[in-house]
Amino acid sequence: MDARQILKDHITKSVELTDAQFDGFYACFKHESFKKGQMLIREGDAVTREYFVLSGCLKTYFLNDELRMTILQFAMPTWWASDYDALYNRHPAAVIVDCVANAEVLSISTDDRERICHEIEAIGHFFRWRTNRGYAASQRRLLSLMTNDTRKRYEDLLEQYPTLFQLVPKHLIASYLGVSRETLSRLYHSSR
Amino acid sequence: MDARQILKDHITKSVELTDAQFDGFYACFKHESFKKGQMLIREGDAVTREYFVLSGCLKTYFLNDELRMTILQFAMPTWWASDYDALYNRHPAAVIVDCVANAEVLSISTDDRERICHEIEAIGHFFRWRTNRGYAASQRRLLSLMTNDTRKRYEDLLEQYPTLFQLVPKHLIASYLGVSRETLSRLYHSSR
DNA sequence: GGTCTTATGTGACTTACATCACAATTTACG
DNA sequence: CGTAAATTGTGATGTAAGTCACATAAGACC
Repeated sequence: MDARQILKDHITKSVELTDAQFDGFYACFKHESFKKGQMLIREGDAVTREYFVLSGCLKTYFLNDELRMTILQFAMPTWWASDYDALYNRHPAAVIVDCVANAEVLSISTDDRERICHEIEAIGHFFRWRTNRGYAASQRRLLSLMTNDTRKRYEDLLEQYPTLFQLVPKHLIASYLGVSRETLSRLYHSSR
Repeated sequence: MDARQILKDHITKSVELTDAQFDGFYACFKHESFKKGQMLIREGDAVTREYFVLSGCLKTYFLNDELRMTILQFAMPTWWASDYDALYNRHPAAVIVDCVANAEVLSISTDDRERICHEIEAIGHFFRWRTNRGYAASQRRLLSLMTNDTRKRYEDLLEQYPTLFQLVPKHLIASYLGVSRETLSRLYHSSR
């Protein structure tokens, strides 16, 4: 399945567009390929684009003063990624986005996004819908982090994204869950 | 300052509207008053509205199986509140929204919001802008929760929202920070 | 296919915070 | 203004998870 079709399937889940409207939308995107380990966003970068994943997997992470990694999110196919704080508030990137595996992405700039939203209201609706869902997901994750113990959060992640455990090394999953790799190892083996 | 002017000041921070456009937008809202302790959203409710705070303070919280409270957010004047997961994903409320102090709010339904966004593109832009910022704030909070220790998170909150510490009992702030009220008390007294 | 790098597992020890119980202080209400 | 309720403070104790160090296994690369 090609890039255009993947995006079309994704967007038509929530809005109806004519072919001409979709063509106009698709024309805003740049198609890019990255190798495992390559960075799409470096700390300190001006962030003007967000990325829709076609294949592979990205991770968005923060490095603290001791260079300890904390993963904010993964992005599998049909997920979006950027440093959203930097993107929306127009300041330099504080997090890093790179490839856990070779990836192909479509990227769009904020200016193009706002222009096309202005021209085609259904695209505006799509982006409100998508950001609303992202916000709700983020709130659920916050809640889970504050109310569930380590084992529960691990089990919930395993149940909700089993493929993540195949795509991604466990020490990265530990970092996403906010636990040490030793703790994740212990949870993993006591649940089998 | 009256309700209409507060909302107008709020929205014109990010978009320009004609008076007629703003009138159309303002007409979508219902003006409501609540007493301290009153609930705007109960667990299990169908959620169809979100609330813009004019005065007072709200809290959004979750009760676990042991009826332990975890506060997801506060809402002071010019902040918005709802159960966003339930609102956007159309399922019953899993969290509760009530008043920490007597409050006046403007509320708008999702249907009215989407209709007015469709009619006036600038309103669509406003809501994308607002949800984008909310999403970025939520990501920052997630990051802080996972990378900073308890003292740092407490000190950051005190610096960023000093008035919250005047408006809200400390045991509620502890619940928002995800620590026990004893731990917050200890941090509070060792930082003076 | 061998070697180097990365990932994972495990045991021992440390620690930040929760919990519990009780006391003191502050706030709210009649 | 007095009393009851709510909030906050404090000491002692327990525990889940982190850290450290080392070993083993798996994966990547030449």
